[in-house]
Amino acid sequence: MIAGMAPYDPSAFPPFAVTVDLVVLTVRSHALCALAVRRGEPPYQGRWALPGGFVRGDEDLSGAAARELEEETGLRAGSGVHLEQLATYGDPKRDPRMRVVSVAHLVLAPDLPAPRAGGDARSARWAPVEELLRNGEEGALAFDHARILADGVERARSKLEYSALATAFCPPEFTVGELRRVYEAVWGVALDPRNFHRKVTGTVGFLVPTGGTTTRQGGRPAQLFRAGGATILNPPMLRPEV
Amino acid sequence: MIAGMAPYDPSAFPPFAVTVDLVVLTVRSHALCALAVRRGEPPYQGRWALPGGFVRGDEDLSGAAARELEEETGLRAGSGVHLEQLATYGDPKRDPRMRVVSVAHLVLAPDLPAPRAGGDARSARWAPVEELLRNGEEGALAFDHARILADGVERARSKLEYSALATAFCPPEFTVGELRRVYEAVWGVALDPRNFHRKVTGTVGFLVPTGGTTTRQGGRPAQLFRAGGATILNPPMLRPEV
DNA sequence: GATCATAGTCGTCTGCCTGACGATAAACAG
DNA sequence: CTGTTTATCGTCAGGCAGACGACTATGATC
Repeated sequence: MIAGMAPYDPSAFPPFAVTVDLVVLTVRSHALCALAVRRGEPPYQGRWALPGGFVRGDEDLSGAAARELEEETGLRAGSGVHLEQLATYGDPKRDPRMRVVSVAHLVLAPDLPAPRAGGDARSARWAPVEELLRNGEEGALAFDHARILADGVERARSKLEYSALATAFCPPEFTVGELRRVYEAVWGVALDPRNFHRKVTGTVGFLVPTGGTTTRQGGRPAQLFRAGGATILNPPMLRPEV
Repeated sequence: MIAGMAPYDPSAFPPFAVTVDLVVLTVRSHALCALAVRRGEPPYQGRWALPGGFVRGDEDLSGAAARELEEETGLRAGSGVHLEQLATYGDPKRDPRMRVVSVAHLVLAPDLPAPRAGGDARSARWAPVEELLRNGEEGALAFDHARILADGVERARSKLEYSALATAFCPPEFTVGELRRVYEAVWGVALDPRNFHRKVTGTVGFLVPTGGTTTRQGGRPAQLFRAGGATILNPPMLRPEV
């Protein structure tokens, strides 16, 4: 607050609560999965929801998202984990208790050990997004979180096309085959291994060979790569028609 | 509010003001322009800013954006005018008076007569985005609006590549040349008229011929088109390298 | 009216990228 | 040793984009 400057008249605007919700995506055993937490209190008590929480008075939005992410998963945004703002949801009736505006964020993370439950006694799990979005009624996500999750998944799908973000789903070192399985899981399609290999190794800045090789899936050992500096792919990866 | 359900404890979270800000873009005389309004009160009194205002207690975010748009310009979202959510800005210090979270929206509109000033005595104008973003110091936009405008412009630029939104910058009926000048103004490049014509007329669903012809620029009369039903372009328009 | 300038529209050609798919390489399981 | 699995290299045809020539139809100028 700047001295000598009149603050807003508090009666001139309605008060809002502002939260962040997280769509945390990863690829586990060939399926795109999202992090869900079980709600411990009403409304929607006992139902699954996206992790999230209130934005504090002194933190910015991405800071709040990073804090929630670490509280819920132990993940730290930045090193290999991608965090970006997704969209903001502010329907007056989205929370039955009061007016809440939620700034949803999208997190892409490598497959990691079990999630850890948050500070309160809620449990958390990775669930295939297909399952979370399919459920009607009982199994459905709380609030408008199904919509938020769907938007996040769609964002992730399109971002794989023209950005190098698929590497955020991979460990620091990975093979071309592992990267291909990321694309296949997120897009839900099968890709030709030979064309995929030609494409990703031919795109400058996408992959950097580390020199090592490994055999993680049986078969011939594969070269190991790290993510290159490129963030946008030109030309883009092409998602096969449905 | 649902009867019998306890409301949030108001002391459990900090109160926020939520606003919408608008990045209204149009193409005027070969330049990408944005709508700017002059601030009538502190802070930043007398400086140019993006139009916007508080979200009311009973309206959703896109409703608030549509209302502000109509108040400031008389434009109604929907018929030819495109409105979409852009991003949300919530740095704790972005407004010196109090904690304000702003949900920015992007509007693409055809070139229209002079903007009309809002309800209060502020004046409004269309200004080339290059000018609004170039200015340091005195001519710069208020708050973090230069950042918001830059994000909106970047969104518009990339959306022209893979969506049919360029038609939102055109009147209901337009020629291929006018559409090309939209791309040239937004991207800041020159495009080959022959290849452009082949590309846009060959993309199914992008353009629908109306049968009429017109001469608006001198030279041979051009066919008139309306926007087709397509919303995404596949394959996309390619922005030439810089 | 002839000529020029301006815009629009249609073709051609060449290079590059993609999708389909054959072939080889290097591991493991039996 | 043989079959299976995965990785990697090559080949080939079709399609699209960029470069650019050619022709058409208007208004402007002399």
